[in-house]
Amino acid sequence: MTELSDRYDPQEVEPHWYRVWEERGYFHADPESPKKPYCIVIPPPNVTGSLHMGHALNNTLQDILIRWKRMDGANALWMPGTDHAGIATQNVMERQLAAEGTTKAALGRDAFVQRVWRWKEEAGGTIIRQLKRLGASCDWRRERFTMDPGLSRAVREVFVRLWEEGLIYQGDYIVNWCPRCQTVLSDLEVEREERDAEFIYIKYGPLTVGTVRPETRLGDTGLAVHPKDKRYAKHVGQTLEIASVEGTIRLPVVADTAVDPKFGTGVVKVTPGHDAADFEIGRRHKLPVRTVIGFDARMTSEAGKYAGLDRFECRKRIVEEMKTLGLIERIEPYRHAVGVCYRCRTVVEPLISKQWYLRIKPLAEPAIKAVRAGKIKITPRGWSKTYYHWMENIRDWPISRQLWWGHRIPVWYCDADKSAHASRTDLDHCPRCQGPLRQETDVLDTWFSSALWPFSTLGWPDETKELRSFYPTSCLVTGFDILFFWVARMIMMGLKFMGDVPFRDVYIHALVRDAEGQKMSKSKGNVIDPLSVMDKYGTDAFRFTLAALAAQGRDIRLAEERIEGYRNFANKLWNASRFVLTNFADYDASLAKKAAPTLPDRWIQSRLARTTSTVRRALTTYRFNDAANAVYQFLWHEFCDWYLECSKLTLYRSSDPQAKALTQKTLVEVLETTLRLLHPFMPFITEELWQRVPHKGESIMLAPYPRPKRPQLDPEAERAMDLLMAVVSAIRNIRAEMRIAPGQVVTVMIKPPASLSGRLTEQIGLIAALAKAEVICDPETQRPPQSAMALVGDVEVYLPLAGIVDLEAERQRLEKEIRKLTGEIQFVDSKLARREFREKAPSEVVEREEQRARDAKAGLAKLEASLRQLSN
RNA sequence: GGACGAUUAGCUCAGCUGGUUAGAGCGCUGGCCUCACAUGCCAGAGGUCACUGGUUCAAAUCCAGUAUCGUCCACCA
Repeated sequence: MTELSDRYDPQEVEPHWYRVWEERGYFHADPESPKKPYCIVIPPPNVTGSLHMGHALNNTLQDILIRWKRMDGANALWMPGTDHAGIATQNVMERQLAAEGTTKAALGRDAFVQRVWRWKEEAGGTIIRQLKRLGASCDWRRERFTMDPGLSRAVREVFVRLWEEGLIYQGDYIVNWCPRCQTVLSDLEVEREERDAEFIYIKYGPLTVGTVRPETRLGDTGLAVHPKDKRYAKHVGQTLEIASVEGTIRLPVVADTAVDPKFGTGVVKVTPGHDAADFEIGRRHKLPVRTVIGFDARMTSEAGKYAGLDRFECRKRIVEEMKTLGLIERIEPYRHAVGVCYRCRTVVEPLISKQWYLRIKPLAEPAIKAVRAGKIKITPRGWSKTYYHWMENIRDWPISRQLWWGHRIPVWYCDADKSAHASRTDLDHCPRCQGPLRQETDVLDTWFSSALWPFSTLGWPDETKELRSFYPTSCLVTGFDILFFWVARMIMMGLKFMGDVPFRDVYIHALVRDAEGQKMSKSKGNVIDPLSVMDKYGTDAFRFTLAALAAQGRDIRLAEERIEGYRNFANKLWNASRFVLTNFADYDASLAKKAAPTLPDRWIQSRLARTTSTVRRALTTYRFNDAANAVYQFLWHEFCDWYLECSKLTLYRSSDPQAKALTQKTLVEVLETTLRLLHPFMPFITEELWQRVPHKGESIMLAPYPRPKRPQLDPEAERAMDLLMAVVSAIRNIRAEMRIAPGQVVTVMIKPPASLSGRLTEQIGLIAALAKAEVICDPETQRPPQSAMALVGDVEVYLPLAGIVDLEAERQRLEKEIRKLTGEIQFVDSKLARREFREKAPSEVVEREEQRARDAKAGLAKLEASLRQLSN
């Protein structure tokens, strides 16, 4: 066996093991295995993306689950793949082209798409490599891509079936248009951003209307007021002659309940062509539509003399002209939310355009029922409410996008007989009149193919072994930001095409923020790169940090100190193993069998069993933080702090070879079990150490996940050990307080109540060793003169100080210290009392001073207690 | 405008179905290079559980209200 260094170096261990696991095929799941299936489908990252904190958290949690289930005997499949991410990818590609001084228009559609494919081949491996670096045990042999042939076939199949059922239709409606991306966006793809604007009150003949978009004045085809608004009742039904920038115009006044009489002047200008609400009002009152802003965000010919101007340029111009014409009553500053494109943050323009829609209500109803009936369990529960709310108010899904990168809509138009045909296979002539056809140029929304992911990746529409075995999948792990985009749509599509839910559980995790609670973003420059974290602290420490912070329902603030702490934990594990291994060389199993377990042996086995059941319970309920903390606490503060220290007594000082052998056996057993318990969280270090510890099997990945063994639960041993530890701590406390040198052996007298006497007397040797003391235990003992005392429950502990501590000198020292600290407190207090100090000093100085005062006060209390101890 | 969540130690947070003395990590103080680990060991200090009322034998925990912060949803021009 090669020597272990006294520090754990992740760089030496990690790359090696991942290769071994993958080469030996441990990640591969066989659909014909008799084991119980457990399946997770990965939320497919953008094929050209790279790993960020969100991915790291998401995939760490999935890997913990999948490794746990795999060890626990399940046929575990983690289905990986990537998403073509329509707009996102196309945008990046367009930027690349711009850098080369060309455009996608210059390239043409086919060349552009080919170019994206080429780039996908080059850049597509990055995120996969990074996931491997993270330790993700995906079944890479099954890796899929939303635009690969199989998945594209599934997309067509779904589209055509929906078409055949009449659920897909085409319509002219007002849509969210991104003038930068040149495509329609769904409501979900529009984000709100607070912007400062001007609220402009414009005179409309006898009326006044407030607006933030004066340029849409040109598209006005009416005015509206609330039907019950008495102020304007006389105008309803009239057509007003209004002087405006392009001369006199005529606008009818209608009454509509959508108008809020309390807002602004209570009069609304109706611009059906450029506002979703106005579009509805216009429909109700049969007002004509005037489109004055085009798809390029420039004013159209309908805008008269403003034609060709950018919409914001036009806004400025029109306000200027209105001012000179005296049409503006007043202008107020106004802060409001504008809709922006979620990809490029350009202000979205509501426009009328022809798009494809999916009738969603018939799909949504079963999806609501499935969650209500408990067929899908959403964790944390609070999210199901959000889910219901959205699903119950869902609107038809606009599924077409004016992009080139994506699944081209499988609809063909015949210009000869004006028919349209959806088809699973490409068509070249009209099935009705044999005339020539042209295919729809739009592609499908990216989320259309993602919605099929849980079954398309398993081979649908073919009836595959994979589908039979793994559908419905077990758990979906994702962030809440794509609950509507993705999760809800998978549920709808799964129920529709598989007749069953796509997954039994949905676990929704938090968002990773920076240490200040800010969302990480490139523009803020507060992004922590997961890869550099892994380089610096190791993958295991990083994964453990994420798990330990992943409390339900709360965002994660990732601070570097936290990762450092768990790096130390990995090091602790490494060194504990080093200790166990170096003391195991002369182990003799036959001797161990003859020995009776000591109190520490029984105690640590009992604690291990308890920890095991805590971890299992926590994992079952997706309480990753509880699971992580339980092992952390056990390994560091029970196994290392106490059992290892106890074991040294037997290992180094016992003359009983049987006792020594048993201790060796317990050390190895507990360590080996803990490694297995930890493996899903820290896969690399646990494999490395496990291989060096006596074990059964070829890899810890395939070893069984620990189960709590009932006979090992030993409440009696836990109680006895708790008492022992409390007594030892009490003695150490006195030693520290009385400044007794660490090496100095002292005498300690313990006076237990009769009921505990036997229990303590048995462990005198251990207490003595752990507290560096000679111990006398006697229920009849009396407190000696000049001794310090501590109370542990009913147990009294005395430590005679004569001959160990110079009482008089100590008393003087204490009194001097007390005087000094009192002065310090007064100094800080007076300083803080002065307001200018608080106001002028930097906050960290104030904090430090306050800390000093607190420390001084605490120190004072302690010293006074010590002084009292001396004067008994 | 709706809905949800948060408020616990100096900081970041656990605390599940109410039940001994409210926990952790970091930070802080004091002492230790004790033959696994100074990425460590031992000891210690530090909390009116946001506020107000209620339910209960018992409330950080349940209920109502208030305040502050945050998130999501929504066509207030």
